Amino acid sequence: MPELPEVETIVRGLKPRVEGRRIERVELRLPKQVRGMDAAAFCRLVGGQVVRRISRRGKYLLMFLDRHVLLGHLGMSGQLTYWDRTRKDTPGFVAHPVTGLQRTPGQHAPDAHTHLLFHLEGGDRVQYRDIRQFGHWRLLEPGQLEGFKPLARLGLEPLGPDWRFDAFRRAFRARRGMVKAALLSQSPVAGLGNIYADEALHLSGVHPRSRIERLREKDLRALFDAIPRVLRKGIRNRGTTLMDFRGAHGEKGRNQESLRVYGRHGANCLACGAALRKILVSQRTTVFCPRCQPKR
DNA sequence: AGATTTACCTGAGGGC
DNA sequence: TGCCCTCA
DNA sequence: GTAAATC
Repeated sequence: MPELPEVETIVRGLKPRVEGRRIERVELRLPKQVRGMDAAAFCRLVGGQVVRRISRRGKYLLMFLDRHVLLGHLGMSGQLTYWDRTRKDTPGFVAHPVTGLQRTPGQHAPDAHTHLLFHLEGGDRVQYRDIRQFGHWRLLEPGQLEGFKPLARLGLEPLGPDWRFDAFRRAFRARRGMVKAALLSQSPVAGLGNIYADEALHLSGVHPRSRIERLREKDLRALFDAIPRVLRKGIRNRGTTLMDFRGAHGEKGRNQESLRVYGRHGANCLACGAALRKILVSQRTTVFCPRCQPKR
């Protein structure tokens, strides 16, 4: 699941190879992965433009082209990788005892799940592969960026300059209901998904089902501190690869090796030793420590 | 307004 | 080997 | 992972 750290990992990996390069041709094999515009128009408009800058907002990836902004969202299983024509493809798949059958790390030729290809000048490519097809791409005029709803409704950027406690508290107090639901909604805070939400809640000692209106000031403070910490650790570890996530060069992340709670239900809490519990919150599997995270 | 449910897809893994 | 189920 | 429909 590409969340903020995974998208950031891809952005950093693509940056040195793609910024300043011209997209010669766009090959869209699964037209529905482009939204808000006719597939043919998308390909025609993107073709010929130079990628000036690549960045990220929440879980969205942004490519600033000469005349447009290309917006990508990787959904649950999207992979955006660089294919270098001078490198050999790594062949085949490998079985992993925990996460099952995985593609070998490294670059691969397009396959049945490769739905969008940006052919660069010189023969290299940026390839979008998405097994579950939940990701999507869209092309905006620079002026449309501000008014674009899904982007405009995103909350605070946890690693950005406006990450200050007063702003965080205001955004959070504007909502009620379960704290984890709020985190997943992207609206007080942008970029957290099921993994990093659970991680941040555990690090801050907040129960995922706590109602926001009942949280104490110190709980909010702890959450405010924990969110950037778990995200930065994810980035430092180049993302969390449970199944599908790959970096810009096909490499796996290693954050899955140091998760505090996600995927560890039944195992012992690393902080207190109690057995971690699994519950359902907002229709998402949620793991927490009943000792460290008292319900408010 | 928030919550709950459903839909959008493919594949891994377990049980039988 | 395959079918059905759950889960991501 | 998100959006739309429904309570």
